[in-house]
Formats: sequence, structure tokens, C-alpha cells
Amino acid sequence: MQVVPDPKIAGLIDRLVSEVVPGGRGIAAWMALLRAHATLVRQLAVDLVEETGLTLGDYDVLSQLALAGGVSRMTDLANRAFSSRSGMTRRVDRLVDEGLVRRTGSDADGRGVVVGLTKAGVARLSATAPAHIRRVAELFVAPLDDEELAVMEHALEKVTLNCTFG
Amino acid sequence: MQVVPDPKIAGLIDRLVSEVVPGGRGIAAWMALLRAHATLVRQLAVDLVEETGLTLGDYDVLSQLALAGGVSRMTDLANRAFSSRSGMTRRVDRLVDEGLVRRTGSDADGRGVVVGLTKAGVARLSATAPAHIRRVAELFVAPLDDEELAVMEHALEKVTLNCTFG
DNA sequence: TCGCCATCCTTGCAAGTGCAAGTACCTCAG
DNA sequence: CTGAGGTACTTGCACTTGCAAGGATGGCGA
Repeated sequence: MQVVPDPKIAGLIDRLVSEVVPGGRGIAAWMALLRAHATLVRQLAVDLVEETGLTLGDYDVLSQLALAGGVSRMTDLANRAFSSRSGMTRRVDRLVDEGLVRRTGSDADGRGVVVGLTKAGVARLSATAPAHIRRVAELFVAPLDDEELAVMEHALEKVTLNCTFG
Repeated sequence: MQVVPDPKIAGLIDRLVSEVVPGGRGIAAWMALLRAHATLVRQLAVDLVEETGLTLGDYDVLSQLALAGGVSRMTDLANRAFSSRSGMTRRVDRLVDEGLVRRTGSDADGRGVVVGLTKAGVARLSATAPAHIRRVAELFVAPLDDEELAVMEHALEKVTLNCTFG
């Protein structure tokens, strides 16, 4: 229960890391990834709301829906947007209220629900995407050269996992 | 309000991207980053809870506290852990209840609160960190070679922003 | 010294989230 | 045809989060 201001604590993590990963290989890159992701996403979310009034989560759903051809099942949409199905249910509820999206029963499967972009949804996405994409280009793409981007894309795809959310 | 199953929607995002970023340069890398981060963090969080009972958020706070030498101000800790100050207040509340952390008034600044690892906190961190670090090594480090890790670390540091959370 | 503003942390409140349970539906073996 | 088991989505619930407001203290110019 006592606070431990032992100066050796400063090296505790380093020691634990070295015991598992010789030389701490790659851990700095991992921490850089966490840091870059957190700060970039934070800034992009704030900018998007300020400039367009759209939440980053809502934008993700609309853009994933567009990438899927304008129509998608709930489960697919949840996986594409890295969200749980229940979270997607409620997000779609909100988007339906705003008229950006519409729910339809699936023809082939009575259990299924198909979510589709409405005209208003397409319009909203068309109006907001350029601002967001421009911001991504400024903050993430611009500082990097082609080789860095290519290496990162390839490396990140290698470490991407297949997993569901919720 | 009408659903738009227009096949042209499939290319909508691509067109919007191309209008802002010639050739869509770098956007694929950005999407790969989002995808890799989401799936890796999800898996690491699940594994950590299963193997050690510790939440990823709690682990982050304990490890950041260790990296800071065992002692830190609330605001510093919040920024290190990419959390808002109010979120950190409540997380520290919980960690204090568990006896892993202790609050002390700052000597120099009457407004400040200093959070310190307790012996139990150091022990808990020492017991859980190896499992987590090993998992990071397996999922993120192992698939990549030294050059990829070096390029990524350097590139990610270039795009990291200075921003506060909350 | 006084007064004003900035900083540090905490708390009220309104969302948002995921898990687990519930409902509806499909599939398939018997 | 029937019943067991799986899948798709939604809802109840408990929890976490962040913003905004509040209380306390520090710093600094007049």
C-alpha cells in the first residue's frame, strides 16, 4: 500500500521488455503506432465535427456503406466499421432518424436487415468526405514519402488480424 | 429518403478521394493503419483480460506510471495514456480502490495531485507486463523485419501530433 | 495587498459502448 | 413434419467516457 518512489522503477518496463523481446526490438515502433493513431484520430474527429457537424463514427458508417456499394447487412457493416453489432444497431437508429440511411428487410433471409444509403445520405457523404480526406492528406500523407507509405501499407496489412468486434 | 442502390455508389468514395488526393496516394496506407490498429488493440485487450484480469486501460496507466519513474501528475498521466483528465480521475479512483496506486498532494503545487505506484502496483505490473509484451511481440513485431519496423517507427513519429485529450 | 485570470483536479450529466439475454428466423437431421 | 441448433439483429443493463461546470489554488500586475 506504500508508494514506491524507487528510482529503479524508471527502468522496470525496459527490463521487463528486454526479458521478453531481446533488445526491445519493435516495441518502440508499436508505441509509435499507438501514439500516432491516438493523436491523429483525435484531431480528425474534432476537425470533422467542427467542419461538417458529422461524427467520425457516423462518417465511417456512411463511407463504409458507400464502399460496399451503398447497401450492406448489419453484421458486415459492424465489422467494416470495427464496431459491435449492438453498437451498430444504435448508430443506424440515429442515422435513420436523420434520414441518411434506411433499413430494409432482406429478401433472401428473413432474419437479415439491409441498410442502405438514402439520397440524403449520399449527399451528406459527398459534402463531408472531401474535407475529411483533405485533412487525412495533410496530417498523415503529406509528411511521408512514397516509399514510407508503401512500406507501411504492406507491413500493416501483414499484422492485421481477422477478428470480430462484440 | 429513398434507398439508392445505384451501382455508381461503389466508386463514389474513390472519386471523392481522387479529387482531393491525386491517385489516392497514401489513403490505402491510412486505411491499413486504422484496420491494423483496431484489430490488434481489440485482440490485445481481450488477451490481457483473459490472461491477467487487468484491463488494457488499467495496464496502460500502470505502465505509463512506471515509465515516468513511478510517480506522475494527473494531467501528465492523462496525456501519456491518451485519456481525458476526468477519465483519468475515475480510472485512478478504481486503481486506488484496488491498492495499485496512491494519491498524494503535491508539495510544490497545492492544486496538484501526484499519483504513485504502490508496491502492490509494481508487483501487479511486473506480473502482467510480460504476457502483454509477449503478445505484442507475437502479433506485431514477429511478422515484420527490422527495416519495416524502423521505417514505420520513423514515419509514425513524423505524423504524430501534439494534442491534449479532453 | 488586492483582484483577476490561469491551472489542476473533481463531479454532474448526457451520451455511447459492449456483453449477455431475448426474439425471430433459417437449416437440417431424423 | 418436427425439433434442435445456429445465425441475425435488437434490447436491458452496467459501465465508461468526455464535456462543461465547479471548487480550490497559484501567479502576477496594479
